[in-house]
Amino acid sequence: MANVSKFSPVRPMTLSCKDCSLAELCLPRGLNPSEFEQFMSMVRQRASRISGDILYRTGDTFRAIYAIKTGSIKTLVSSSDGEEQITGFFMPGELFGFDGLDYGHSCTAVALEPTLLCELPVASVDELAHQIPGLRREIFRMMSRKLSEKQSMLFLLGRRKADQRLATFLLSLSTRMQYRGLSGNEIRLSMSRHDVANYLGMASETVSRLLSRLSKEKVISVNGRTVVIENPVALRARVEPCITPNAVTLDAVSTG
Amino acid sequence: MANVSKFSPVRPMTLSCKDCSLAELCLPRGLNPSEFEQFMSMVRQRASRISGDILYRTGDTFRAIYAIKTGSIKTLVSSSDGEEQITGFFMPGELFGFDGLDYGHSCTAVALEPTLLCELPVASVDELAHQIPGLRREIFRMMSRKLSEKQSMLFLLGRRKADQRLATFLLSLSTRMQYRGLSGNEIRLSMSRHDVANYLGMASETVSRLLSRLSKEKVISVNGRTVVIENPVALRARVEPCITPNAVTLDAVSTG
DNA sequence: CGTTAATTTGATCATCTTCAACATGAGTGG
DNA sequence: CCACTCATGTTGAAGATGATCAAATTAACG
Repeated sequence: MANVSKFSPVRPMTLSCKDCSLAELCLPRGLNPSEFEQFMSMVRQRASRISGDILYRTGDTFRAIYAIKTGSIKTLVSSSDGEEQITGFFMPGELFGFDGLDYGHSCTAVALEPTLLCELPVASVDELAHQIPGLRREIFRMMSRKLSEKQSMLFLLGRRKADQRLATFLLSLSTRMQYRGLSGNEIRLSMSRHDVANYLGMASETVSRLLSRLSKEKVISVNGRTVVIENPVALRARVEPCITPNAVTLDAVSTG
Repeated sequence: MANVSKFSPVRPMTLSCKDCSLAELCLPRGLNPSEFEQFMSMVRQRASRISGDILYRTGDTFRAIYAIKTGSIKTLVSSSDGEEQITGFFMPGELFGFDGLDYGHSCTAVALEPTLLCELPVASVDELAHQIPGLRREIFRMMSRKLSEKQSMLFLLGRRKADQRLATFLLSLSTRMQYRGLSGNEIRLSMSRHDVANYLGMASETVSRLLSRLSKEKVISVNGRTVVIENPVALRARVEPCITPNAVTLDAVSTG
């Protein structure tokens, strides 16, 4: 067995929703004060102290929806011949676990570093979805968004070359950091090159090479797991090489 | 513009839920008679007479959840440089449209042939999700399942070779036909080779070649868009070539 | 500091794409 | 009904992308 260590409950809670800086990005956004109070009373916390801890496995009964407070998580699906595909990385403020509502979880969730999670237990999901229409809609919206994100990933894996995939990945991480108020230019990767490669459907050697190349071309600078985006425009131009260069040129002309 | 034709409302309904042979696979399964009645009263129908009709486009406001009565639908996402990725094929009894609940649809839905749809309008989704807890849970479950299916597709695109992808695709179609009571051995593809290839992240020439090869090897027989699975065991063996051959061998030995 | 894991880099190889030519087939108008 | 046309599908050959294998380098950690 690779890892039998598990996430443990945290009591008392490290930080309530009321004082959480991520609350605006989280499930209870848009709730009125009394609804928010009700929501808050049902949230629990759970933490892992080390990287590699498993939160749930494929087939496990659905117990809760999770939000990341600090740290990060990867989810992966695996086949009977032992191959694995990482299907998501989750950072602070992001929600996951929605795949478990049908017949238990269809993926495994693993900590990439020491991680603190908030969870809304399944019974509470059901109860609150019934009692608070705004929250029910928010859950629908969130699941819908997850579906859309997966579709974007299908596009990325199905139609894009390796260099475009990596550029898209870096920009996605950057955007998500900006979304929670950070600059997004300096990215600390919490996952290995192997994980990045797996997520993007390529070999880890390819990730290494592409990072080196982007680095040589002054688009990014790489220092271990820290990536700095030196030239965001150039990086974005990698994503859609067929049209973006023109757009950039035109832009440069019109503003020049 | 490729196609401006649209799906049109069908009134009176061709067939009510009460008499629909697919009702057991559909959203209202598990509802009690009065709930079923309430559900049924809110369902509308919509039809396209030709292939290529567009039901909704990326960015369109979410108007309804759809179920296929007859015919088939593909959904696709596209990028600003005109590339497209098909993200799903839907057959009779299957539900789709759940990607639209966040900020409108994130994909485009196109008829692959003359198609009759049932739809549950957005207002009804909200109302019924509130009034019928069983239906709310069913919608949650269905969205969760969609998420799981997308994860399986990510695995397929990220970790599998072209021949494994195609074999998986054929088996998936077969399984889905069996699910609605058909034998599943004779598959009428409603989509072009190009669409199959796009869905599986490869070139249409590759699909042609792989079908020819499987045909030459007597695993399937191909006649235009009709594919007959001649040797299901062999086809399944293609999906996980690393381990399945052994399992098959052992099986043959033990039953021999 | 030694030991192991992670990463980088180089060289070769397989898979699959692309380009091109040809075949098939459905639909159309003569 | 048949020739024609356009869309779709098949097959071959060449080339590109990225995987795999192997070795060297760096980083992480007790």
